[in-house]
Amino acid sequence: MLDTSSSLRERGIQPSAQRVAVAEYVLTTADHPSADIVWKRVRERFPWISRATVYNTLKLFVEKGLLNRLTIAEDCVVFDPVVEMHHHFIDEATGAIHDVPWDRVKVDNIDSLEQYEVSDYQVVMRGRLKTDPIDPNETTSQKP
Amino acid sequence: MLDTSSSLRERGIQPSAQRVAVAEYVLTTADHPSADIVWKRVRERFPWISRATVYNTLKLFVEKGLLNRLTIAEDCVVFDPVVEMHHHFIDEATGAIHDVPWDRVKVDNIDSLEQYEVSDYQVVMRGRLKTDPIDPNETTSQKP
DNA sequence: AACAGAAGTAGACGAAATCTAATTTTCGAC
DNA sequence: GTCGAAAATTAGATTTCGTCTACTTCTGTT
Repeated sequence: MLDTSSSLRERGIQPSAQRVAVAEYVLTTADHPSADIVWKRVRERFPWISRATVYNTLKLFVEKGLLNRLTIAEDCVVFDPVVEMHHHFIDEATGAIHDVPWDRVKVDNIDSLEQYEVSDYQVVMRGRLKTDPIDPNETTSQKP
Repeated sequence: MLDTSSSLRERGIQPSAQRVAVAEYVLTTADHPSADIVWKRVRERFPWISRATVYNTLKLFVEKGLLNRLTIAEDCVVFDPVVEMHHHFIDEATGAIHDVPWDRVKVDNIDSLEQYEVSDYQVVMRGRLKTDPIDPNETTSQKP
């Protein structure tokens, strides 16, 4: 907390009172807040900060690598007719979600976690499609 | 498509024109649509269907095991100041997200996927906390 | 046909994300 | 210091999405 301002500057971010306020909350919390939650929390100390500033600041922090952006929010949902356990690959170019068969990726040590009773899990991957977008054996093109 | 109606009945779902319409889209697509996208798609053929019906129907299909509910929608985001690679555990009781250190779970075969150039991945787990919610060595309480 | 319960509807509501246009702040050149 | 351009911030409108409620319609049983 000594010098949030200069640590922002080190990362190539022009500091400001608003950015420091956002940083001091979001870079130290373990809460995994959504953007609007960040706005609410920061407003408790800086009631005049606007929503757009918070959203812009979060976007900037992610671009500069200070923050991780996770798309696992509980309330935001998509549906998949494949009900068997499987993994997912998200194409960063298009946002499309591909199903990855369960046995193509191996996961270990899940049951050695002391604190968690895991009832369900999957690997979520992100990246690019390697080749051949017209390949007919594509896992996700299952339309009859 | 021969008999969506009776396959719904087999699953203990009272068929109706609306439910069949939703089923015929959502149970055959590889698109991983959100609820509102389902509404939009189904309305192309059944313009009179209401949003509440679609939402209720999707909820029912998930309860009956016809559909998988995934919380990996691209546009719904939370933030995490831990930028090193790590996994996530979601407490189903509270929705709280916990960080799980990278080396606690082992993942293999990611680079043997032919079609995907994976730049980032993680295991997303769901379940319950096993014990001792006041344990001071909780992985998510990393505040200095 | 009559009834009860299930299913569907319109529309209101609230939360959350984005956008825009206007204002304020900051920084470098002078 | 001060001037102008670029960057940052702002309020508020707008849109999208999910939930809820009260009402209507449909379905199956008797």
